[in-house]
Amino acid sequence: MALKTETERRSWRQDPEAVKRDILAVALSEFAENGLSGARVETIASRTRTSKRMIYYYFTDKLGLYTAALEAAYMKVREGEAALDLGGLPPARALARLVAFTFDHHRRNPDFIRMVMIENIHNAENLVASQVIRDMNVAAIDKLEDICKRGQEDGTFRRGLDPVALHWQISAASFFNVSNRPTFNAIFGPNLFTGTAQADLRRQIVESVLAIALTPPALTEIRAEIAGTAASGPSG
Amino acid sequence: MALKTETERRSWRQDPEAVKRDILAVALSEFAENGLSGARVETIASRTRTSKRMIYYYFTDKLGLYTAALEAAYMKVREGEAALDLGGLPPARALARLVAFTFDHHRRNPDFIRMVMIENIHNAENLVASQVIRDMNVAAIDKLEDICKRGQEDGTFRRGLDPVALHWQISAASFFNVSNRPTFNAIFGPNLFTGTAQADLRRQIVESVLAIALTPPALTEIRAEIAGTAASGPSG
DNA sequence: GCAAAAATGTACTGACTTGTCCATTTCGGG
DNA sequence: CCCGAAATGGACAAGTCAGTACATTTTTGC
Repeated sequence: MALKTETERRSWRQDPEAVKRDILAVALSEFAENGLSGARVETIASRTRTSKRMIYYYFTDKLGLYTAALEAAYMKVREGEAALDLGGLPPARALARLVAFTFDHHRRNPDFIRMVMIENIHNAENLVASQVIRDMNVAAIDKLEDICKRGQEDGTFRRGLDPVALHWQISAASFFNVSNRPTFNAIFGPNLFTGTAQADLRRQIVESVLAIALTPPALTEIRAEIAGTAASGPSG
Repeated sequence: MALKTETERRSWRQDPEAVKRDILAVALSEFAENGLSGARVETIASRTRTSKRMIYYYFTDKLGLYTAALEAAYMKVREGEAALDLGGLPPARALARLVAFTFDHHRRNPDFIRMVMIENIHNAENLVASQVIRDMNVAAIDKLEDICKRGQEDGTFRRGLDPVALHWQISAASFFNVSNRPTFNAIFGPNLFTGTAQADLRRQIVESVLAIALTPPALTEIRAEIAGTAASGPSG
């Protein structure tokens, strides 16, 4: 923190991409924490290595910055999903794995969840405007469609199953688990959010999804399978 | 809109309770629509029959008004729940009915859902401060606890069932269905939110909850029962 | 019916917030 | 190495918004 001459203080190295990234990362965290109207451009600027001037230079206005942050959040999360490979697994196994993964993935990305919550408060107006995000999301359901198709072909899945409705159910539990944790916690206490309780919830949602996707015999079979593979005993 | 004398314009009849109710109703709708920081005291005032002055007179400040609106939202919704009577039904039936009711009830109360979403964005800070709300919610789980107890006594429900975890699952689907409709709709289209698709989703969530609560034989039995009672045929 | 208290309306203020203006520095092409 | 364009900083302007001061009217207790 030594004193600098006027010239030194005002000299810098240009790096547009790094500046944009810096702004975006701070904006994402700030919008996720405080919402669109709650976030302050001034505060975002102060947390970056650059100035408010640059936010307007690169992102036009507050809404432009918000939209960019929203897209960034979606991209980051979809990247993480792409890492999941279910190719080799039989349908029922693949579905179980997908559900468990989604549950964990949502927990790992609270900022993304909060951005989606905020976007829902705003009736998804900014999301609708972003073709990028719509495309990404439709792609996200591909894995599930493939599983459903394979499951119906080999007879383990029920007929007339709607992949989107299934995705809705998986998302509901995984999303709610993060989004409504504060109120749920305030009302019922923290018991449901400890490590073991979260593992129990994950089992519960996996089972409930399998129950609606599988035919009764296939369900019975995979329940036995899973009990067999379980850690150390059949009781629990 | 005839002109009035100064005296006429400035004369009124006092009615504190009506004024409070009026303010609260407008505040609820405005906060639900725009969030805590998004809502404008000025706008709320203009939509009431009274003035901004009265808001501060009765509710101290913006946060006081918000908290009061939040409590009002909870009270209204809990009243509606109290109307549901499950006393006469066997456990599995009662649970199915409770799930279906919750699903519908949430759909009927979007303002409440939005207030809870907003409260979650704010980490439930204002909800924590309200003992009123905490009490109401704990009471809301009584019905479910009773069902679980009866179901375990007559052997149709599994052992080691956690009523809170069950409530979590029911809430997740019912809540998400309203809270995330805007983004879900933007990404996957409106198909899931038409009348018949919503009925299908309700069936799906009822079934998934029963699947985690009931023992396998009890589940098989009630599935047959429900198919039997269904509208006009076993196909569908 | 009168004085004190409760309830209400209007106009205003002070602080905060977004967005812009002007000046300066760095960078890339000829 | 020089000039135009891109990038950056700092200060400031214009508007917005929560909250208040002051005045007036209604109600209530005696």
